[in-house]
Amino acid sequence: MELAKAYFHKDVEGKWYKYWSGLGAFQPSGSAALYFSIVIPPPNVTGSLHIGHALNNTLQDILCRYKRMDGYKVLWVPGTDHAGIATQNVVEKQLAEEGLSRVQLGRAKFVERVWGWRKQSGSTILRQLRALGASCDWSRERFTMDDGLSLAVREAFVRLWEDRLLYRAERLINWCPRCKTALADIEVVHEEVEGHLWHIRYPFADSPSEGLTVATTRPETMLGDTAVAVHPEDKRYNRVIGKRVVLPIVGREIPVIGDLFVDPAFGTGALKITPGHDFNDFEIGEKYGLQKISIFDEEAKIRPSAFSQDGEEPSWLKRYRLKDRFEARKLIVEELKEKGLLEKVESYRHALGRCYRCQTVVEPRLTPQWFVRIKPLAEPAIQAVREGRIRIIPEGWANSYFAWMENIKDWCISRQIWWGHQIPAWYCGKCDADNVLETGHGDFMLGRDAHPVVQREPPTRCPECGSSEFLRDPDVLDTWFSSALWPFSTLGWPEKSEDLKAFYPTSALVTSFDILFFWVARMIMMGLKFMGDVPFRDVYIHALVRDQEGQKMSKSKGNVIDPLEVMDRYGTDAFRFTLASLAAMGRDIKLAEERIVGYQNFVNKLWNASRFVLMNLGDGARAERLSLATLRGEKLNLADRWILSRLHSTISEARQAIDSYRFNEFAHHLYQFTWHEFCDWYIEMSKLALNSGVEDDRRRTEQLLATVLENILLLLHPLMPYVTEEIWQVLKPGTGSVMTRPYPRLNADWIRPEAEEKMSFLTEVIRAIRNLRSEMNCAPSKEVKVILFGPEEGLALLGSHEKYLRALARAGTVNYVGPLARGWERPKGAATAVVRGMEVYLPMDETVNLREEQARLTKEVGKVEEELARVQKKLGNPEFLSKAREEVIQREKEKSERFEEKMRTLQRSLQRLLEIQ
RNA sequence: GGUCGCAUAGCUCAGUUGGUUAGAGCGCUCGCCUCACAUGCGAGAGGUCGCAGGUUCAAGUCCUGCUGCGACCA
Repeated sequence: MELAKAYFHKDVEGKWYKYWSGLGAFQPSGSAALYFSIVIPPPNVTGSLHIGHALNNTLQDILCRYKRMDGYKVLWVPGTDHAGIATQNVVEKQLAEEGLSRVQLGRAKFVERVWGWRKQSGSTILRQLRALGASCDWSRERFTMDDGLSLAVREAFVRLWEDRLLYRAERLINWCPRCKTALADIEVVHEEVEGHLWHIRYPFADSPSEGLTVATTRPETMLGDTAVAVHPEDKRYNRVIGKRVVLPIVGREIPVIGDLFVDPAFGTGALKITPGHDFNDFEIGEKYGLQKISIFDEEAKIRPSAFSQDGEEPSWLKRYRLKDRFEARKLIVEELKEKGLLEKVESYRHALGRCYRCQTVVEPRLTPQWFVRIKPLAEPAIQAVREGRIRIIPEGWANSYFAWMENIKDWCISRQIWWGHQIPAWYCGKCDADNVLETGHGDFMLGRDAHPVVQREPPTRCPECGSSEFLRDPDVLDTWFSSALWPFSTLGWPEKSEDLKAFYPTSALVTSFDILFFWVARMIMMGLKFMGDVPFRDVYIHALVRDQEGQKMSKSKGNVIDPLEVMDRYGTDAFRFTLASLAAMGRDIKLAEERIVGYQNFVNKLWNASRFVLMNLGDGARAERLSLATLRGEKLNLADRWILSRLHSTISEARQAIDSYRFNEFAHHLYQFTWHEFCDWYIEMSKLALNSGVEDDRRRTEQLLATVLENILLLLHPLMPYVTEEIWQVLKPGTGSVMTRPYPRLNADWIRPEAEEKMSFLTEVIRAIRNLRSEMNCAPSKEVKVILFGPEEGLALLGSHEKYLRALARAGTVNYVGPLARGWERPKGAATAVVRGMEVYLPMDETVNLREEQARLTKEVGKVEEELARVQKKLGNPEFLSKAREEVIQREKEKSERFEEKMRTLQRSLQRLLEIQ
């Protein structure tokens, strides 16, 4: 059977994925004692495959396929994340198109609707992973909201509660007014913006003609001010500490306090304190027992009840009630202007926090929330990395990990949304009746003093009053809470499952640095807490994929490369190979489409090399079981010994690379060997043996071609699963899938330095001749006469391989002149090169331009001169001679001799050229 | 503001512990449809390794400072 003239990926890929799947090759099998497991970083169920996923999963697949072939029992667990806020947003948007809101629908119906959505389109991304060739065990696919994982979440929550690592408290938290929920600190993205600094005058209560001027970036929050602070040693202000100022507009009297926190150099040196809406101010508020006023509602609109007294609203409020915070800002500034209290407005750059999901500016807001007491969990997690029980690769990221973990703050895990794991806490309908508060949007919340009952199953009877009426906490958990359990919840925890025993701790986690804190750190903490062991041994952190200008890819910039389109156009194998070869450690990946084209060519090259081999494979060779073992008894020629030596060096280098996560080197070694050693040299040389008419030579060469190709396919399979399988099935029919074959192992017996040395001399001479031909504009079809002058040993080697000089350098007659030849003179007017002491002459006829050769030689002489000078300078340095290692000195001496000799030869040739002109 | 990283050919990047003439891919130039492949073959040009010091017999590689860029944290 023969292959088509070019490789068409479209005819191939789907077929083999089905084939592997049908074989059950993605499931762990065999009785090997070695286990290798990876859990996928679960993509959002709402997501579709982007280039980052493609990279992430390609690398995982390379590892899994490699380990599987290498005899490990491999498990790669796939699945998705329920992505609370993101998913809720998607479904709410759909509802909005129908003119509905989730509140109209009600919680139960809404959640049902989300499940419906998930069933219908929730696994898009997993289908796309299949196209990428991902060899996940789909029979173990998990979802963070499925029954097993929900059970794990409840179990984890209850145990944390029982161990007093959970608490519920009213704190200032980051609130997204669009998502209407609390966010964890790291879910807020800080961004520098051009803003203003407003200088506002707060008159003294006792002498309104005087006052303090505060500077703020958020004038609207003044409605909630409960103090003004100055630095106690600030001479401008320390006399007024203890006095009271009147809050403009509101008319409330508030104290002036002195605190070291204030930076006298910033703004006016007087700081307005709004404990209800600023984290720093909150701290100061706590310290001085200041009132904390929550001036905004859950949509960040001015909340009238914050200012009402006995149900009555003050008259100033009319202008502001239910105004959005940015609208309120304008109005406040206007009113201050009217009152003559706005003294100055300056431009000012400052940081603004936005919701990482919807970009809305977050509002610090005082609300009761659930928190994980994180320090006790963080400490062992820091230790695990310090002690090397977990390796972070590249190591540099460990620093970030430590820095974050050592300054970690309690983790706010409650979210005021409906899609997610509802918190397993209940409140007595009677005892806590007063703590049930309306949110004003068809929902309710529990006040800060409510008494939660936390347990695995709903309670039946209140221990206080005996009531059987209970309300469940309406909040759901941060999605990352369930993701944190992923490495063991997916394997069956809290049950003591077989999978858990076999595959935990997992071998490696492959991810990008942007979720190092969100996810990796939390998995380590939870793994140690609940499993008593690390969740993974290695964390391999790969780069972010950017566009060719180094910009982050985003839809709005229009610079996204869609992996599916790329795979369609260039083939999955070319794409995967590209990603792997760009995945150098510790660097971002700038991806340009041209790169993929280059590797598509490589796929085609492999394809055509295979065609060549298959076309030449006689029935005999094909029937024979091809393996290195059968070659042992054969008389191998130089090229044979060389290619086997190179093959085994490549096996060794490739393995070292992949074993240390150097994917780019892995790809590079295999590319280099396949194209520039096997194709460029071995195949070309094999043609002579194949056509020699000597049956033994032909048969042996066929075997070698087939064997080396077989190894190339095996070596490349983790990178390029499809094309390797397609070729394998033709080359080795009836042997099953390439993905189930053992990965090539180094056999040091085949490494032959002698053959590599000779071969490199031979190819260098061939290249030298080609070079001279090309420089002299000698037509490729024209044979040239070659004269070789040099040591006998070199001449003998070249002489016995003259057929290669003829075929690969188009040499016609070749004359060999030994050092003892009498009466021989170097040719006048010949193109000259020197290869390791072997002088190569191409006598020139009238067609050759003497001047060109003269120019070329002059340049060459210049180069050698430079090098020679450098080496001689070194050798002339007594310190070098006394301090450098002996082998280094020896090397320099040899180099010096070589250059000198080369120099003499080239100069002599140059001289002769001049003579005949 | 704090911390970390990066700077090597026109472009994108390798360069593991200091030691042959610093490499690759793409692009470029020249010549070839040579019976596996023009998605190819052969040859070539192109680098004071960001700048300035220092350590060393020896620095792209180690140290310090500077400049520029980036990321993370605040």
